[in-house]
Amino acid sequence: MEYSIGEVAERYNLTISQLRYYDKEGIIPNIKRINGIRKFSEQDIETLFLIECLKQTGLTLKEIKQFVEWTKMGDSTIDLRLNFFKKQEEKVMKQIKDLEKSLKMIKYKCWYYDTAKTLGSVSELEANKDEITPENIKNLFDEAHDNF
Amino acid sequence: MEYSIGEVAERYNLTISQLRYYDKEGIIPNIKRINGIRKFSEQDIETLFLIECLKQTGLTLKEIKQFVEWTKMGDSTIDLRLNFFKKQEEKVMKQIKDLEKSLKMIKYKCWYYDTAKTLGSVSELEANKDEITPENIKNLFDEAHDNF
DNA sequence: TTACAACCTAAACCTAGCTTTAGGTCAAGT
DNA sequence: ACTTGACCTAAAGCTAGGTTTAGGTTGTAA
Repeated sequence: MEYSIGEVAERYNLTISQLRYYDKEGIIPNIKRINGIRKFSEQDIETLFLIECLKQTGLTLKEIKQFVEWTKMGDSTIDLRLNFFKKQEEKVMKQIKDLEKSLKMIKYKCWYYDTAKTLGSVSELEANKDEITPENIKNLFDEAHDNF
Repeated sequence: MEYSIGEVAERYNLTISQLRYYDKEGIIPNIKRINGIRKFSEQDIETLFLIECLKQTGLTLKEIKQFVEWTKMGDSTIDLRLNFFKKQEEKVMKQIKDLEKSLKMIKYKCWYYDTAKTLGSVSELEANKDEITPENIKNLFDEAHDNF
């Protein structure tokens, strides 16, 4: 199957100009055209999916393009590509850990403002925070601050 | 204790200009000054820590500033602040799930290029990918594509 | 008391990743 | 035949989150 730029944008929650931009930047290789009009193949869509994954993990379009270039260059770059993903694997695992830490801080703050709400004021809570705060909530706070 | 901008930057891996920028944008409230020179308190550093958490979860400085403004406004904004963190909690849980999906894709690619390396070429792998690919690796690929 | 590092401001500059604008092509339905 | 909607390009414009630059002040150690 072939898809128009509008269909792809709609289906995958991208804008048309974003897709054109990616194409212009050389990130989606060799999109077929008929009379100048782009026809996206299943393969192009799989590439787009990978781009979205990599973007989500914080890679820039430039870095993603580098990978795409390596793919075009053939088997001599297999090692570079393997390395690219190995490094990215590390980075993403760290990102998840960091997000989990931030999540603890956020959960602590949820408890904090929930309690302040019940008590009617922040100062009321601050006044005897130490006695009021349950152990598990204290732990959230402390674990969020690890290595800071 | 009080800290100079240089000490804070060094200790928390920020640049001096970043800190001045945050200050200018009103994100770190009421930093004390002596002869025009900033003196960061423990409280300021706790605020910085929270800013870093929130930035990491994708909030813009503008949104973070909004929260800081609410804090300055006192108890009438407790509800807004509680809501802010509740929403952010949801978002971060989604982010972690998404990253875990991307991680599956990356792990799949690690396997892919590792195998291509062993076989000596990508086409060799592609030729009989279905027989070669172990079940657990297929699952990585499929789970990464969920809802796409 | 002078030199030097660390601080200060304002304003210009920068990059990524788009979006918007202006002007044009093309295919389908009426 | 003509209008409409989906496509096209090139180029200018925009925003966030800083950095850099230029010129000036402060504090401390020799």
